[in-house]
Formats: sequence, C-alpha cells, structure tokens
Amino acid sequence: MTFTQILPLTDISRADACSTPPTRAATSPEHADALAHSLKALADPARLRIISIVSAHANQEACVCDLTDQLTLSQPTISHHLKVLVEAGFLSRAKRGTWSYYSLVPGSLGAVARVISAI
Amino acid sequence: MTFTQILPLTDISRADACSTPPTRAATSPEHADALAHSLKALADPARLRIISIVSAHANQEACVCDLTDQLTLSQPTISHHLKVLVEAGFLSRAKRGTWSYYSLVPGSLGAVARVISAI
DNA sequence: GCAGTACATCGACCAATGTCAATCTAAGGA
DNA sequence: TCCTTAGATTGACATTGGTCGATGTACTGC
Repeated sequence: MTFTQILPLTDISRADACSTPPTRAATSPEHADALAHSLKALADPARLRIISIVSAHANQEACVCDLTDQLTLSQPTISHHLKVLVEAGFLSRAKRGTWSYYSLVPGSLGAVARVISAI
Repeated sequence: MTFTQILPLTDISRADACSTPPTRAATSPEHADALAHSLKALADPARLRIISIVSAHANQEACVCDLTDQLTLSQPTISHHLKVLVEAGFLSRAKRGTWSYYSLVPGSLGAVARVISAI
C-alpha cells in the first residue's frame, strides 16, 4: 500500500473542498470544438429530415426534387441546408445532367455517434 | 418474382423522372424536431466540455467550481449552459449545502448516439 | 442578525443562423 | 439561338443563442 492511498494528498492540496477528484482527463477544447461543429450541422430538423430522406432512398442517394417534394421549405433554403451538410462531411454531391444527386457519406453518422458515446 | 420487380410501377407513376424510389419511410417531422432539440443542446464546445468534465469525475458528478476552474467563461455563462444541459436531460442537479453538484444522466448520451445511427 | 460564499436569474448586447425573394448559372430541347 | 428547367448564389431580414455585468437567493459561520 502506497502513501497516497492512505493520505489523499491531491485532495488536501486542492483549494475547493467541495470537489471530488477526476478519474480521467476531460476532452480537449480543440476536440470539443470539432465535435460541436459536426453536431451543429446535424442539430436542425430540416437537415435531419434531409439526411433521413437521402438514406431512405435506394443507394442512399436522392435528388433535390425528392427533398422539395417532402419538405415545406423553399428551394434556396433546402439548397442552403444541403451545402451545410456537404461541408460538414455528411453528404456528397454528384451532378448528372440537369440534376444534382446527394448521397450519404458512409460511416459519417456512425463516427459522430461513436464520438458522442466516448465523451 | 412479382410483377413490381419487373415493372417498377412506382417509378413510372412519379412525375419526377430523376427520382429513385425510397426503400423505407423517412423520419417524421416530430421525430426530427425532438432529435434536433437534443442535438442543439450538445452542439456547443462549452457544453461538450462540461459534459466531459462531469463524466471524468468520480461517480460522474462534479460541482460548479470544477467547471469554473477549467473553463474560461464567466460563472453566469456556465450556469446558463448547465441549465440547458439539465433541461435537455443530459445532466441532473443535486444541491448539497452551499454547493450544487451536477451528474451525468446515465444512458442519455448513448440514447442520442443510437438515434443518430438509426436516422 | 450579519457578513461571506456559491450559485441562479435578469437584462442587455452582439454574432450566428434559418428563411425567403430575386437573381444567376448551366444543361436540354425545340 | 432561344426558351425552359434544375439548382446554386446573393442579399436582406427576423430570430435564436452565447456571453457578461449586475443583481437576487440560499446556505454557512461568526
């Protein structure tokens, strides 16, 4: 048995008597910033529905008309949300002829889910 | 082999030729609203760090002084973030004497992670 | 009761964000 | 070449949200 197990010196040295000691290090500010950036992209009802509609389609790919059909939002607004999701790495865009197709980036949602569980 | 597998009638009946058929139903607007509300509470660097600090402590409980020590934010701002996290169901508050202790609600992060994966 | 401490609430300010109308760009078809 | 259609971009607006100083509240110790 070591000395620190008998006398918890780290507690005594603390100025705040209310505190319990941490069992591990907390997340770094940089890590928190990065995760918050990803979560901000997801934290909107319209964008969640867009992701849901896209991933519900065959090949997890949908064109913009599928979204304007189902969402009661203007076309520029939907285009704006799509841009946010592409820049955050959740969707990718493919233009074929006149139409733009958006697909779910494989593993992107799972990655965020895993990070949340590990906070 | 059924008839619809040979002739995808749902496609022919659609007005939009660009569209591929959905393989399942998309998330309901209500569901998207609820998930967005939870994600908004998480989508802030300060709040992610608060959750991390709390869950890094013994018993996944920390007092406010632990947070004011590590975050370069004013006490009212930290109090505001704590309120957001409590109302979103990620933290719970216990007042003992002069001090307020915040604990992680067990399973709350895992629940959100699971819902994200299932969008 | 009084002073001090810990934390919550209030009010105000500024930045970020969701939304739409108007416009622009690019691709197809006649 | 011109017109139509799909979708992106721009600009403006209203709302939300993060932050802090000032103040309020509740508990402790003297």
